[in-house]
Amino acid sequence: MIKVLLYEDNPQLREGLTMLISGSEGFDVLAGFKNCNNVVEEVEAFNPDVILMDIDMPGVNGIEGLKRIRAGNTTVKILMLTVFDDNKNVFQAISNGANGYILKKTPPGKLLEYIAEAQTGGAPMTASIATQVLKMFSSMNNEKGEDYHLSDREKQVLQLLVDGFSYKMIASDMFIAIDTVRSHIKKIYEKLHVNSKSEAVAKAFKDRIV
Amino acid sequence: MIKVLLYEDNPQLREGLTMLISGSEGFDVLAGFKNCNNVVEEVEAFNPDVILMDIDMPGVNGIEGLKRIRAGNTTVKILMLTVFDDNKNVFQAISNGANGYILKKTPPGKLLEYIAEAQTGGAPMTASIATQVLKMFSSMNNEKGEDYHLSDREKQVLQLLVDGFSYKMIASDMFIAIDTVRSHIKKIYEKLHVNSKSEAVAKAFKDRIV
DNA sequence: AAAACGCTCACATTATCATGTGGTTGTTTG
DNA sequence: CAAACAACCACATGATAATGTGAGCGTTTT
Repeated sequence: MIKVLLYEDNPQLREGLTMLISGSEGFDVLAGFKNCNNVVEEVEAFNPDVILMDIDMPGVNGIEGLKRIRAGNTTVKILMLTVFDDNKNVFQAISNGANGYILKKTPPGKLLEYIAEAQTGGAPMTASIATQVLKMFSSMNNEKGEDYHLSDREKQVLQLLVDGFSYKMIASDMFIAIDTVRSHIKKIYEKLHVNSKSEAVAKAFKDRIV
Repeated sequence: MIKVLLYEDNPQLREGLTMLISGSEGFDVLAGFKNCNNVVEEVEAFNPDVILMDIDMPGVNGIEGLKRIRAGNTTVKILMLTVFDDNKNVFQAISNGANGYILKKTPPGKLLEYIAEAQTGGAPMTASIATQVLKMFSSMNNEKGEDYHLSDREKQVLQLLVDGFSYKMIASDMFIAIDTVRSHIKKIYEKLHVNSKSEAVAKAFKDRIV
C-alpha cells in the first residue's frame, strides 16, 4: 500500500485526486491540504511514501514547501504537479530535490503509474518536462568554449596559476626554472588572448579548461 | 510510418531489433549498421526519423557517433541504447544532444513506445536513467557555496578583479584612491580565506560570487 | 553611547609579475 | 630534410601586487 499525501489548493481537484488514488488498488491518500503552511509537521505526522505537490498554491507554494520538506527529510518521494511546464519552476523543483515533475493533464492511469514509479525510486516525468530537462542540461554543458590548443605543460601551469601558486612555487612544483614558467605563461596568454593572470584564470573557468 | 536507423554491433541483437521494429505497425527499420564509421553519410542517405544508437561499439562508438551526427544534424531524434546505466555515459550522451537514453533490457513493447515518444519530441528515459539525470542536475546546482558576506563595494572590486582590471584601473573605474582598492582587496582575501588574486578569482567562480 | 563595520585614504617596503630579447634541445610533420 | 613547435633556460627593467601600520568618517547594531 503506497501512502500518499496531497497538497492542492483547488478543493475539487483535491477531492478528485483523493477519490482516484484512494479508490485504486494499492494506493491510499492519508490526507490532503490546501497549502504548505504546516508542511513539515504534516509530513512528519503522516509519514507518507509519496507526496503530490501542486506548485501554484496561495500562501506557501509548492517550491517553498519542497524546500522545507527536504531540509529535514531526504527520503520521502515528492512529485511536483503543475499545469504549466515553464522552465523556471522545473529548474527550481529539480534543483531542490523533487523526484518527478508531472503535468495535471496527465491521464488518471498514467498518474497512478507515476506515483508507483516514484515510490520505487524512479523519476517520473511528463514527456515535455523530460525534454526540457535534457535541454537545460545540454545547454549548461555545451558552452564548452573553443579549444585553445594549450600544450600539456601549459595546461599544467594554468592549473597551478588557478590554484593560486606564484611563479616561484610553480617552478619548484614542476622542477623547472622560473624563467621557463614565465615563457609558458607568456604562451598561455597569447593562446587565450588575455593580458593578465586574472583574465587567464577567469577564462580557464569560463571555458572549462581546468 | 516512423523511419528508424539502427546502430548495434551485435548481429543477433541487430537482427532481433530489426524484426521487432519493422514487424510492428507504423515502424520501419531502414537499415542497420555495426559501427559509426560512416554515420554522417548514412544518416544523410537514409534520412531517418529516429536513430537507435548503441553506446558500446568497436571502432567509432555511440557517443562519438552522436557527436558526429549532431555536428551537422540537430533535428533527427537519437535514442541511446546501452546495457549499463553508468554515470559518465549518460552525462556525455545528454550533453551532446541525445533525445533519450534507454537500457537494452527494456521490454519490446516499451521500446516501441519510447521510439514513438522520441519521434514526437519527447525524451524517453528508463526510470533509473531519469533518476540519475535528476541527481546530476541537483548536485550541479546545489553547490551554491557559502555566503562570504562580501559588502557591495567588495563584490564590485572582486568583479573587476575577475575581469582582469589592475588596481589602478579599478581605482579610476570606481572613483576611489588606489589605496582604498588595496584595503578592499585585503578585506576580500580575508573573507574568502585566500592569499592571492588568482585564488580570489578562482573562488569567485567556484562559489558563484560573480 | 559605545562598539562594530563599511568605506575611504596615506606612506613605505619587499615580492612578484609583465615584457622583451635571445638561445638550446628534441620531436613532429609536411 | 627543413620548418614548426614544445619545452627548456638566462638576463634585465619597469610595472604591479602584497603586506603592514595607521587613521578619519558615517551608519547600523547592541
